[in-house]
Amino acid sequence: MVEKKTIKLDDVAKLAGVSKTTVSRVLNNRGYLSDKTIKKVHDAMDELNYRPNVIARQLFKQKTNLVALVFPTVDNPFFAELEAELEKRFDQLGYRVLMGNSQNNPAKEQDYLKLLLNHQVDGLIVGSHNQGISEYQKTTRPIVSIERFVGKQIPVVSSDNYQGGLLAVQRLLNDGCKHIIHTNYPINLVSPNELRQQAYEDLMNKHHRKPITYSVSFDVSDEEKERVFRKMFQEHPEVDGIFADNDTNASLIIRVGKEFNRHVPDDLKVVGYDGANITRTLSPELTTIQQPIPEMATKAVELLLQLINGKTDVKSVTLPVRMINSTTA
Amino acid sequence: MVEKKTIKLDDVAKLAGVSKTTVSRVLNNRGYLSDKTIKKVHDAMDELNYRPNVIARQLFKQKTNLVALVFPTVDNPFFAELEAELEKRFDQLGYRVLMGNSQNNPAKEQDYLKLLLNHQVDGLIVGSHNQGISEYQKTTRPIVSIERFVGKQIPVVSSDNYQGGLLAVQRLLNDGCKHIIHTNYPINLVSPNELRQQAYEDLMNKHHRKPITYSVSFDVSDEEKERVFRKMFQEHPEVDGIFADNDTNASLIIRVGKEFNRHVPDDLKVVGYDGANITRTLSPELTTIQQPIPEMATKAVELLLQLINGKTDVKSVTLPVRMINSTTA
DNA sequence: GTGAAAGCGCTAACAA
DNA sequence: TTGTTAGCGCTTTCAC
Repeated sequence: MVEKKTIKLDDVAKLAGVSKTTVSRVLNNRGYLSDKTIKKVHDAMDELNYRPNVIARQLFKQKTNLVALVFPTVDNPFFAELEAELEKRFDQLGYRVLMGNSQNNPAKEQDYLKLLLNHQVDGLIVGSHNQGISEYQKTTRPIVSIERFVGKQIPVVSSDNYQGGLLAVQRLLNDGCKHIIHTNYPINLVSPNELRQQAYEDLMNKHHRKPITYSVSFDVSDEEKERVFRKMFQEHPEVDGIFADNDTNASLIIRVGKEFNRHVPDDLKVVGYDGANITRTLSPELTTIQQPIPEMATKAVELLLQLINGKTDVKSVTLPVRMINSTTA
Repeated sequence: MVEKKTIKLDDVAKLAGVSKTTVSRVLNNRGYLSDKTIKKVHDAMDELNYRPNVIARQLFKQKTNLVALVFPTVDNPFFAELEAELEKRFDQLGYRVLMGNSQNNPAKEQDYLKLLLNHQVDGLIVGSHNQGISEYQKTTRPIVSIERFVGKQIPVVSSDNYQGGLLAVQRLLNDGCKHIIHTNYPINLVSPNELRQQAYEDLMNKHHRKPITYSVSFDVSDEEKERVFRKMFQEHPEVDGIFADNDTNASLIIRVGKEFNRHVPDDLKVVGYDGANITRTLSPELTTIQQPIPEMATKAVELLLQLINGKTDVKSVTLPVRMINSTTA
């Protein structure tokens, strides 16, 4: 293979008959330059088809204009929409975005954290669900978390999970449901998920009903999830309302319900959670709680940029959710 | 704000009482080193909480171990699954992945191409749908395209679109459909989409039926798409079978069909295209043509790595599709 | 208006 | 087994 020599700034300088400094100035529109010089330099650049080496610039500036998004996977309507919205905003601000699919694997999450510490990215947005990663405590570099408690000093952008839980359960109660079950993922200390759970339990207790919860891990196969839901219908044939922790599970529950001859919404009502666009297109019948994904993205980007720019008192924020009324409840 | 001085290799060297070279060797496990030295260096690193600066290393090596994925958006089941699969594979090979959502905007696509030319990434996977970006012709750097013809010298990984078209249309014919319509996105020269169209037309002609196609742009709102589909039902009330160019459109068509009192599959049969996992979870009833997303990802990664490693005769590949039988056709 | 020179943090010949 | 030195390609003070 023919090794093409890389054209560097110095080559341009020589061809144009000026110094490296001048070429650099032309490149960055900085300082005083005569039109004649600018033209000469541009001509030389064109002739050589010069491409500045961004890495060299990054080394000097100690800044990469890169951020990483650490989420379990992008192959999920909520995360896909969130990451797309984040990318759109970062792009406008001149930042490139690294995809960090952690698969909920702590080791992978730690790898991405290292990127940050190794100065390969300027900041991190984390929305993964692993706990106990000690590096988060040690670093003072820019990190913003979404829907997840990571460490004292790391700001969190979340939607109002307690309110979301109330809306969902209240809807089922209003619909006349007597036996409402909640599905969630295994609760751990780092997730605001527990606020939905809390809202469910508070409202159930207030209405003197016994809260029943089934946990489904986030990252197992659909088949595995369906097994859990089958068990749920078997153990609780009286169930007439379900508050699912996400829309995918709501879909699966409706499907499994059919196996038990439950027709939605006549003899089973289901409220989902997330309300991503894709889900609403593919499952328009689903009644669900919509998280304000675009606003969450906007806020997370805003906070991360504050951190990158050296601001220290960056505050966590909670954004309101809303109910999407459709036909499953 | 307290400016923390960055710890560099030299600081470690001084503390450990050795040279930079030695520290670098310890860092990279290269060359001969006495255990004692290794320990000293590690101790110094720990004490200073040293983090190597990856950018400096990249500058020296002229390699970033970064690749960019240029697709219209990640917020779509097909692209989300494809990008997730690509990321998984690249990660295992030590490559990080940049998300390049082009929104089908040629300017954005060109920006990402520049990343490659500016040596910020080692390679590019493109699956966006813009044509006429001349840079593709000029560069000899590593690019692999997915489901898209980009330039003579750029290898393409695609699924068998002609076969997919045949399967879909044949299914509708077998189901007894007499008036089959195909929806696609506006055909341009760079898309293998036209092969599906071709299969549809060939099969229709063979059965002496008139092919009718409605085009829906990829990146307009669901509302806009539904408008087109309404028009379709109005202009062709006789339609009894639809071969949609993707599952989302299939979903929308089924929904719009309901407005016209068409019940699927009794008086309207619909076959979708893509068969991504999310879609199958959220719309399990959909009969569709499944693209082999994981295999496409595997192949694309394989080809890109060959290019990155200097191989020149990298060949395009076509992978088989299969039918997912469900209840909409 | 322009240039010389130092240096961003790391690696790898080449020496010792 | 370890150290010296010269870059990787760019930017920026400081001098003219």
